[in-house]
Amino acid sequence: MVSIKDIAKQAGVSISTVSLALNGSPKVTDETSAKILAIADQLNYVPNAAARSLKTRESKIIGVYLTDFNGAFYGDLLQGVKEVLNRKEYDMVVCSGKQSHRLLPERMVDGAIILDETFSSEELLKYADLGHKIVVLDRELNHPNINQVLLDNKAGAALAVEHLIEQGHRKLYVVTGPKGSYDSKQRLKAARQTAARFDGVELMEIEGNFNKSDGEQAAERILREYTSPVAVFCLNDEMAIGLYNAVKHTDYVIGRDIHVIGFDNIELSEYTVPRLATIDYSKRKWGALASEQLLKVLAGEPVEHERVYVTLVKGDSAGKA
Amino acid sequence: MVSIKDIAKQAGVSISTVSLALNGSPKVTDETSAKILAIADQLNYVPNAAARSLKTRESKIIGVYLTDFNGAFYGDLLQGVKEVLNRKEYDMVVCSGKQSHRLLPERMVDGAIILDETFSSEELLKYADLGHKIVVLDRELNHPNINQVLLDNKAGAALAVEHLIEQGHRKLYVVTGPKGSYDSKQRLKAARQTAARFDGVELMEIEGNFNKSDGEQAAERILREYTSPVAVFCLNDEMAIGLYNAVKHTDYVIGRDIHVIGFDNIELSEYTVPRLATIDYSKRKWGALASEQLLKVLAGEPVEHERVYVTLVKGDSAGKA
DNA sequence: TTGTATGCGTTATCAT
DNA sequence: ATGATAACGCATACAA
Repeated sequence: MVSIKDIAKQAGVSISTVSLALNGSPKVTDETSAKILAIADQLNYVPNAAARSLKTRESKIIGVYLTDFNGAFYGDLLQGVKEVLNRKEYDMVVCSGKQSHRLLPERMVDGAIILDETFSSEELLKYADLGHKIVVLDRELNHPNINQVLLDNKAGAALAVEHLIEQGHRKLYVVTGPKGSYDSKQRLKAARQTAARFDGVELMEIEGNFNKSDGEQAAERILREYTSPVAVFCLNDEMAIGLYNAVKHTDYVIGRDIHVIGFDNIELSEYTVPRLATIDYSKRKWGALASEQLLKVLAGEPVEHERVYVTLVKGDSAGKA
Repeated sequence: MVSIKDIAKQAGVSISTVSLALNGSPKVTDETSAKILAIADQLNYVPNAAARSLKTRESKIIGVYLTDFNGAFYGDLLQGVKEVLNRKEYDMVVCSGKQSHRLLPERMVDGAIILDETFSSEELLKYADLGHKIVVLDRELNHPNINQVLLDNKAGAALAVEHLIEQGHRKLYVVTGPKGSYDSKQRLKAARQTAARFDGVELMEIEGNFNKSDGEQAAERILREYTSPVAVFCLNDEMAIGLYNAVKHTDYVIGRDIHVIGFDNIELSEYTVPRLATIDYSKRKWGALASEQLLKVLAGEPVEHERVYVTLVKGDSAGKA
């Protein structure tokens, strides 16, 4: 490995001069600077990140923690994070799984963006206490070193339920997400509240886990109980698509007998027939916002929690009653 | 930040004893060791990765480089990588974009797995020359520090074309991938060779870029030129699905007028109607193999290039002529 | 079994 | 404008 020491020797100067030159300091002559840079280039010099981090106490790397790498869902969000970070000379790495948690306390990353229920709040608070900076996208957590950028789930769920009711539906099902999911809990709560605001609206709950198969199972129950057209609010699109698949094998028709609305507006939803009604939000902006917040926290700027707004996407899957 | 120095002070021993104890050396009494561990725990001690890396010259982290984070495609592959690495006390980070390349030469990662055409072979060779260990999944590159784990594209493309021909088709289209894609080039070449082996088989090429929209555009041309049933080999499933979508809006029917076979067997393909015929391979195994190879290279073990085998998945999308 | 001393590659402070 | 030197936190060879 070639270090500044090697460059110094070759250039006949001291390592301090080399360091200054490499960092573009004006305190060194253009002449010597040019010479040093040339030699560095010729020797294929690359600074050692560990040494630099040890000294500067920062890595210029941000870690994004995900539950897994499945789902085209994350693509845009990560793109949003990366764009913002890269513009500020930071790099992004994505990781998953308990073992990677160490990157944060060991200071391999300067901060973390969390979208991973399996990363316990307890552990996050511990790291925050130790001074590490974190942005959470999937829970509420109040700590000076933690900022939260959350989806406006309540507004989204309200929009969804109101839309179904406006379409004339009175008999509603809601297919829930994982018990531990913040998004699911929020959406469910808002759905209940919204439904309760209307007279004669009946809301039945079916447990799900945000997977396609849960939508399929929900369909089974719904069809079993079928007496007249019903509306279903799947708390995410994935389950709505599972429901589509199950109904496809029957004589019932989505948008006529079974009316459906989802949440997330994932890419796949655009290709559904009939078009799945759903709740949309910019995943890219979500990621961008999260990283902006994290950079502010790292810079010591005071920041308020942020919220990502959502909109209703109408679709023939949720027709008139 | 609490360092071994703090622990040493508190425990009334020297830093070397602390270091030994923390690393579970048998050279230190169980008694003092226990005391030290207790204090370390109490002080919330976490080793500093930078300092450790600087000393040991390794980070125990492997970087996986992807073009982007879209496509559920990568999920299984990354899972395969992660499982193998975690078992060996390594961590995986996933990155994308030119800016992250630095992690390799700067020794922030001990090695890299490349699935990113935009990472130039020239640059990879440069790093390999500097002693960095690399496994490539998307090109042929011969260098002592580079190992390749490639898909058996040729076999896959041959299987696909042979299947269409066996079904009685003589008029074939092939929708290609990006010009720079190794997978695309290999598949196209094998498709041509296979078609050429049969008399009376006509193979027409349509340029694509592995995106859904390319499949849609290909469909337009195919339908424009339509005179009798044709078969189409889309060099990836994504484009095949685009083709499905375009045909859906017409009177033509997939599996009757337009026969289609894809490549990759992505998750979405399982949900297509009719079932898309395609070429399957274990993405998980691919990732596992890649990381195993990388670990071997890192350990200095001699390794041969590896190959991931593929199989044909029949589907009603490619019916009898 | 434990302590002392050195160095990893870099940045930064202080002289010169 | 440049150089000598210390320090970051850790591992380790060697001494005691």
